[in-house]
Amino acid sequence: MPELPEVESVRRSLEPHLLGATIRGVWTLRRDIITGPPLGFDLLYDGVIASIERRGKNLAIRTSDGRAICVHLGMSGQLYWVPGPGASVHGLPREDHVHLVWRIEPAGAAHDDPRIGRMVFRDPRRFGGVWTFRNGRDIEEKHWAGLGPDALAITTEHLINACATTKRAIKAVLLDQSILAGVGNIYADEAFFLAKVNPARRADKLTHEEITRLAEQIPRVLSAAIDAGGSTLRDFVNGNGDAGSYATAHAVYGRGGQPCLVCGRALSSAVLGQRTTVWCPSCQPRSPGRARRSSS
DNA sequence: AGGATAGCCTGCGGGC
DNA sequence: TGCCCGCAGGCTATCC
Repeated sequence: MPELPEVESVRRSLEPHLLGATIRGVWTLRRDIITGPPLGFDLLYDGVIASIERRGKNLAIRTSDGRAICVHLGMSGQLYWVPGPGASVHGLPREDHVHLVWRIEPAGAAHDDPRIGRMVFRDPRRFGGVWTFRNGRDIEEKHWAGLGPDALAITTEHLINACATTKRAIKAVLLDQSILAGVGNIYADEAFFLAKVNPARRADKLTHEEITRLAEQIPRVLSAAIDAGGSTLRDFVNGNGDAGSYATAHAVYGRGGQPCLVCGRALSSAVLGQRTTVWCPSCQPRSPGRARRSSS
C-alpha cells in the first residue's frame, strides 16, 4: 500500500534524525528480507549517514564512505524512528515482525543524549525488503536501472511515447514501474478520476488530450497526498509513527458502488491490470469527449 | 517478446 | 465464539 506519497512521508520524517548521525549498532532479526551481503558492514554499521533519497517507492540511505542500502516497504512495510537509547527489539512499541534495527547517534552525542534513537524496519507481510550495496552507485546503475522516471517528474511527452507502443490498458501502464516509478493502485485510480480518463482504455488509443490530463493530474494528486502525509487505510505510519490523512480525500479508491462525488451515479468496480479498479462510468466514459450511459 | 497470470505473506472482515 | 474463506497488494518468476 505504501506508494510514492507514503514513502516520501517516511523519507521526510526520518531525514532529520538521520543526516550526519552515525550508525552504532545493527541487529538483523530476519535475514531473508535482505538481498545482497548481509553483514553489519553491509547494513551501514559505523557509517555516517549522508542522505536518504527516494525514487518511486524506493528509499536509499547512503553513508559518507560510499556504502548504501535500498529499502522497499512492499505493502505492509514500515520504517520508523524510536527515540531514546536501546538495543535490538528491547522496549519497542511493537516487537512482532520487526526484521532490522539500527542504533543511531548524532555527532558528538553523550551516552544519554535524547537525540539518540533506533530506526526500525518492520514488515508483517514481507513483500518489502532491504538491499545492500558496498558500492552505493550500484543502486542507480543496477538496482534502479529498470525504473522509469519518478512520477512526480512525469512529462506529457514521456507518457505519450510510453502509451504509443503498447496495447495494454492504461491502468496497467500507470502501474508499470519501468514506465513510471511511484504510482500504485490507489493513486492510479484517483488520477484517472481527476483526469476523466477511463482506466480500461487501451493506452495506444488514448487521445493526446487525455494523456495530457493524466500527466497533469498524476503529480497533482501525489503532491496533495504528500501534503496530507499520505493515505492511511489500515496501518501506514510515517517515520515518526503518525498516520496520513489523505484517505479522507479519496474520490474513488475503496468507494465502489457508492455515489460519484461529482455526478452522484454509482461508481463501478472491476479487476483491471490484476487490481481492483474503481471509476465513475459517467465522468470517465469509455469514449473520450462525450459522457454517455454504459453498463457497469 | 509483449502481455497475462501465479505466487509470495499476514491480517482482517464477513459469513456461517 | 470460532473457524474458514476471500481479499488486499508490489513485485518477480513463469507461462502463453
